[in-house]
Amino acid sequence: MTGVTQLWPSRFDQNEFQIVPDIRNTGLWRSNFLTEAERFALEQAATPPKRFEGHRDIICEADKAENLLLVTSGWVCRYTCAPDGGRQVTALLVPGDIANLDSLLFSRVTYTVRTLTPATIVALPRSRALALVDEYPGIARAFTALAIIETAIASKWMLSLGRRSAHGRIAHLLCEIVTRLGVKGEKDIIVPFPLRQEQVGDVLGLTAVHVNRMIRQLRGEGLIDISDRGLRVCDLVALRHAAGFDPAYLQMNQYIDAATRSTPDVA
Amino acid sequence: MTGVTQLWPSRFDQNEFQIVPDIRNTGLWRSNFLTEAERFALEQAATPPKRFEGHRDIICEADKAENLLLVTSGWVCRYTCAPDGGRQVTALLVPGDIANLDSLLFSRVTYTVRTLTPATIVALPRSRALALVDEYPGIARAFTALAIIETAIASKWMLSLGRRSAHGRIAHLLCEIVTRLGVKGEKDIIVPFPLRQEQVGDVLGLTAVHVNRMIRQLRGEGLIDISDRGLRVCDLVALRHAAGFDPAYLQMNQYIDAATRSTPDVA
DNA sequence: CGAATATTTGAGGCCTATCAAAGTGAGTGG
DNA sequence: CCACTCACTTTGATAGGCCTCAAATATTCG
Repeated sequence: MTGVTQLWPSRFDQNEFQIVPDIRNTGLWRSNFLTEAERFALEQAATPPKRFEGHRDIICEADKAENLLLVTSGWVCRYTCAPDGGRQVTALLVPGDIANLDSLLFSRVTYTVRTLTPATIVALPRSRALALVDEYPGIARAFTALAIIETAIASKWMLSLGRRSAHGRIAHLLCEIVTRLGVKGEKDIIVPFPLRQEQVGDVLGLTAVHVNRMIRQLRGEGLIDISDRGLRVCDLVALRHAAGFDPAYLQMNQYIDAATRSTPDVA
Repeated sequence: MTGVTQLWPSRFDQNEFQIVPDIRNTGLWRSNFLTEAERFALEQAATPPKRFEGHRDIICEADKAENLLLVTSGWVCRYTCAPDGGRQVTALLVPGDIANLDSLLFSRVTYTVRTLTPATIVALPRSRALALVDEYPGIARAFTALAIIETAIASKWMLSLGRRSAHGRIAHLLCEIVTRLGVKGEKDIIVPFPLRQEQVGDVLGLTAVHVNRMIRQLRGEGLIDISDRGLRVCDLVALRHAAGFDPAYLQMNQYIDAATRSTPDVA
C-alpha cells in the first residue's frame, strides 16, 4: 500500500524554483490513472523542455495554440484583461500544471500565459495529445481530471473574489500556495514566493497599494512575513483560521474514488 | 454544410422554462464528438427524468454524489459559502448543463446544488459514466470538453468579480444569460429571468440592495428592464458595450478545431 | 553607482456594505 | 371580496473598505 499518488507536485527546490524539467513531473504524468504503456506513450509525445525567462508572455490572447504547455519548473500564470485595462489572473501554475488545457480542444486561447519566474516548459503537440486521448482511456481520464481540478480551484477563487475581504483573500491565497507546494509542517514554514505585490493584486482583484497594507497587517498580526522573494508562515494553523481555509480541497486525491482508478490498489 | 453543432442549449421555452426533459437536450449529448453508437450508449445509461421544485437543494456540501446530474429543464445553480455565511454562486446551470461534473471522479462534492426554478434532472450513475468514458473515446472527449468550457466560464466570472464594477458585472451577467439561452436578434429581446436580486448578488459578489440600485440605473439608462420574472434587453449592442462583453467566448464551438471532432464535416 | 523597478506611507474620495423601513405583489383564508 | 401574511423590491441614511493620486523609501540590476 503506497498511499495516494499525487496529482499536485509535491516538491519544489526552494532556491532555484527548479525540479527535474521533465514530463514526469507534471500532474498529467503523476495522476494515478496511467498505465505503464500510457506513461511511455506520453513521454514519447512530449518535446524537449524549453527554458523561458521570467516575466515573458508565452502565449498571448487570441494567439493560435498548437501545443499544450506543461510547466516543469518555475511559476507561470494565466490572465485576461478587462476592457479598462485591469488585469485579472485566472490561474497560477506551478510545476506539474498545464498552462492551456483548453488548447486540447480549442484552437485559440482567450488569455495570456506569462512566466512569473524563469520557467521550463515541455510542449505536447495538440495533434499528438488528441491521438493519445483517443487511444488511451487513462490519458483521457487524466486530462478530464486536470480540467475538473481546475474548475474546483476556480470555484475557490470565485468565493474569495466575491465574498472575502482583502485581508481574508491574501491569507487564503498564501494558504493555497503553501498547500499546493506540498509543504509539510505547521510552524515557521518558508517557501519561495516570487509574486510581486502588484501580481498578488491581479490575482485577488485588489490594487497593489492595498495588498501592501494588508500584507503589513498580516505581518503585524504575527502570521506571516514576506521578504526577499520568500514567504514565511509563522503559524499555518492561525493563518488558516484567519483565511477560513480548508486544506482538504486541494488534496483531491483523497476524494478520487478508488473505483475510478485505472490501476487498482489491490492486486 | 450544416454549420456548427451546439454545445450550449439553444432553445428555451419562455413561459415554462421547459424543454424536452431528456438526455438528448444536454450539452453532453449535443456535443459534436459523439458517434451514433456513443449516443445510443449514453441514452441507455441515463435514468428517467426527475422533477424538482424551485429553491430546493439537490445535493448539499459534503454529500456523497453517486450520480451526475444533467439539467434538462429549469435553472439550477452551484454555490459555496464563506466561513462568515456569505454565499457565492460558482455556476449557473441551464438546460443542457451538468451540475456536478466533478462527481465523475470525486466521490464527494464541495458545494451545494440548488434549483432556482422548478427543474427536471436526468441522472447518470457515476459507475456507468466511468464505464462509458473508458469504452468510448468520443464520450471521454465530450466530458473533457464540458470541463474545459466550465473553466472558461469560470475565468470570465473571475474577471468580473475581480475587475468589474457592480454596474459592469450586472450588465455582463445579463449578456451572458442572453447568449447562453441562444437568443437571436439585438433589439427588444425578452428572455425568462427567474433570478431574485439576492441571487444575482450571490452570483456577482454584491449585496441585494446594491444589485437593486444598479438594476434601476441600467433601467434608467434605457438598457434593460426586469419585471415579472422576465428580462427585457432594449438594445443588446448597447448593453454589451456597457458590459465589455465579447459574445464570442461562449460560442466555443467556433473554436473547436475541426480536427478534434469525431464526426468530421467533410465526408 | 545610477536608473529602473518595487515597496511603503499618507491623504482624500468613491463605491459598496450595512442597517432600517416603507412599498409592492402574490397567495391564503375568512 | 377583503384582511392578512410572507417574500421580494425599493428607498434612504450612514459607515467603512478599498481605490486613487502622490511621493518617499527600498531594492534590483546593468
